Amino acid sequence: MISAYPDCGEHGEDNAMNMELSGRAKPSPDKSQRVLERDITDNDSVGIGLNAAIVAVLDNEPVALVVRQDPDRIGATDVLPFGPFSPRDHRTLEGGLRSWVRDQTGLDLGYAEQLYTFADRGRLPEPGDDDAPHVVSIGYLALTEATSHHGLTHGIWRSWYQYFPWEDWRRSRPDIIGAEIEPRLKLWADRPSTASTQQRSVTRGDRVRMCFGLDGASWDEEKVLERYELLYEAGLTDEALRDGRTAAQAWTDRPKLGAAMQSDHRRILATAIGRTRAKIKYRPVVFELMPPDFTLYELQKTVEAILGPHLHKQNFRRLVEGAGLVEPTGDVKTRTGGRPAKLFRFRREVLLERPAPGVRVSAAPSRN
Amino acid sequence: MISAYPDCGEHGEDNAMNMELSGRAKPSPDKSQRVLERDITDNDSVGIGLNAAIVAVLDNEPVALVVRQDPDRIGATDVLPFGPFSPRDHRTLEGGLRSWVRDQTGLDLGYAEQLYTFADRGRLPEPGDDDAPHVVSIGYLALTEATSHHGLTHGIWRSWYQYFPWEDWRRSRPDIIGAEIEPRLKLWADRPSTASTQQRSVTRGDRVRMCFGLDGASWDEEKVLERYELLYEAGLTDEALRDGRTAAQAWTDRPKLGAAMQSDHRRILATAIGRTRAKIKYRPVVFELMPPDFTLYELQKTVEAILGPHLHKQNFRRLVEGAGLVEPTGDVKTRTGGRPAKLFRFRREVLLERPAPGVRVSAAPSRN
DNA sequence: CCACATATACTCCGTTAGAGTATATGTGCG
DNA sequence: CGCACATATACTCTAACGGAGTATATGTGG
Repeated sequence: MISAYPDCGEHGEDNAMNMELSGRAKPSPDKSQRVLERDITDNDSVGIGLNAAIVAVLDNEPVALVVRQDPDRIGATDVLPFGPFSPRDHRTLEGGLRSWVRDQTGLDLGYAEQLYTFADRGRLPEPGDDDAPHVVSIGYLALTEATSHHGLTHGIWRSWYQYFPWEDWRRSRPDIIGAEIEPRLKLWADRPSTASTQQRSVTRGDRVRMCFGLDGASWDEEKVLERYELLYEAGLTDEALRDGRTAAQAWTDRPKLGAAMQSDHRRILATAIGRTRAKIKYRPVVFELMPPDFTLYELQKTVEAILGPHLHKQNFRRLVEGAGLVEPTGDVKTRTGGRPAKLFRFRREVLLERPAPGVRVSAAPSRN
Repeated sequence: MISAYPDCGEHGEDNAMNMELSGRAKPSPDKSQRVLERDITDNDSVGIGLNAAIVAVLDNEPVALVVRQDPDRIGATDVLPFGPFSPRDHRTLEGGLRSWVRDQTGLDLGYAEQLYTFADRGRLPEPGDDDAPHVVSIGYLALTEATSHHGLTHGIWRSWYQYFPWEDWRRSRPDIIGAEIEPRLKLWADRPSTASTQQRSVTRGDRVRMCFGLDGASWDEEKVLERYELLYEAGLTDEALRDGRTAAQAWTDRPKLGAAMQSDHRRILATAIGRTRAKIKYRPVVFELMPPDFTLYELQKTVEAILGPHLHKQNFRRLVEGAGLVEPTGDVKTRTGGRPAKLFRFRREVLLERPAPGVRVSAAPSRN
């Protein structure tokens, strides 16, 4: 009766949902009178962290803006721009985020949207741990053009795939899946799981198959978070070891699966990638990543940098133009190595017309 | 160059996004060294509220579970089940939510997902207000069957449309739009707006048109939050007056637009409605609202309760069956007033197959 | 037993997305 | 100078799907 929804996130806006699976706890005594006395007291105060996954496309490579912190310290890892939400200084959550990003990187954010609020990671409470996390992380996705036009002074653009090598399907299926991930996840799926997970109707094996497209299941490029979570849960990420997860300590030959990040930042970045991949398909957000004028081929390359597989060129052009998303500037771009390409710009007016569509995608069979 | 995205939320998972419009603040001095000293101190501690919008369908009416608080007090309003997140008591955010809901209503939640985290409402900081909000609200959407099977002891089911009468398009366009909302919003759109809003490329008039489908624009049933926000901003909701918004005090004949709720609960409910309407189309979540066995007609009526317009019966059946979402139980339901209907149940296995689809909708022209 | 109501099966057709083919118009090298 | 090459762009074909209508089956209630 109760849904144990698997982590399947086609449209991906809710990538981060359903992570705490909906198992019911035993009924507790009726304390409904507490409704009258529940107030938010100082005992329940927690710190709120604002975290920015800032995404761009640089030379056809999808990148995120990271700050390297204490490079000399051992175990130093990358961080996303972040800082605490301070009600005194910040009128809004997003305002606080923009302020932190400006301070730390010099960048003035353009498009930004909230992703998800995480609380169950970073000093993850193991059974018997009373010192539960007192920090809640609110993740944001920001999209920007990868130039220094917007004031960028600190921070470096790093490819998504340094953190998530198994997500890089641009050439073909990444070797790391078959060589490292698949065999270990299958081992993990066969391990006896703890009581809390045994109640689920969706087994570990099911989740592994769905997430990584094994045994005939198809690869869903939006399930970025689900895949990372699965690896974390199986103890296969550095963060899991850092957090003292027993599953991580159980491996004698734990492979290196991408670069780790501080705190739960890789989790937030995974959410951002999944959301970007999903949203680009149904909202005109690619244009946040583009310069004002661009050719349709450049637009296609940017979409492909985000989504991975190669698109069908002719159909891409027809769909983009047909949807009224762009209008020609009148100029052309020469020296493209062939016939000059017309330059286009984003038609901002579409946002005021019908519910604005995204960029329709259609995979190319061979390559054209 | 910078997008001032209007509040258009077709797929709706991000209904609550883009509310703080992406205007850039002036560049601030380079304080990037703060990156090393920023820690979440007690000074930045805030309270976190967990709020549950629990949705069901009762006699073909979409309803939410509310608790009436202090019914004798003047100005008493409904509240959603809620309580503070207490890191000591709650392992996870969702766990805390489930615990509060159980305490206050007796209900054991099934499906639940996080909606959005709000911080800029409820004692909304007007210019010069230093006592900024110290409470952040995390909204959750829960879907359940509207029976007492799950332990419900407190709280009452109230129709969505008591809070949002302008959303009720089941019969036809609600009169309240043309009679009350449209003329006042047009007045408000023509008022000189403050500096912060003048910079936007999307005007108030544009937003009004888009949100309420005026001047030929089409009605988008998913833009529930955007519409509520617009009414709040224009000072047309009771909450806006309660919060001391100047826009609310400017009206001499402010109409009553739906029942108000405490704090930002109506905002959270609006987010929940928009998300439900969006998600039902691309994920099989309707079944969370259904009993185990049901007829296809009952399923259709439930979908219609959520989405509003009448669907094309034959196509609905074909699409639902064709998507493999349901399987016949073998039984039939008699006494339907006509030919007995086959009973179906949800095929939970679809969640393990291809990215599980939702219920495809196709509006019926007349009615069949 | 007949009117009625609902359930269910089947057909038709226009739109669209996927895929392929053909043509236009530059660059750069021999 | 002109030809190979590369890219841009226009056009065609087709299978799938969704919107819409029609016909038939099988109950209930007067």
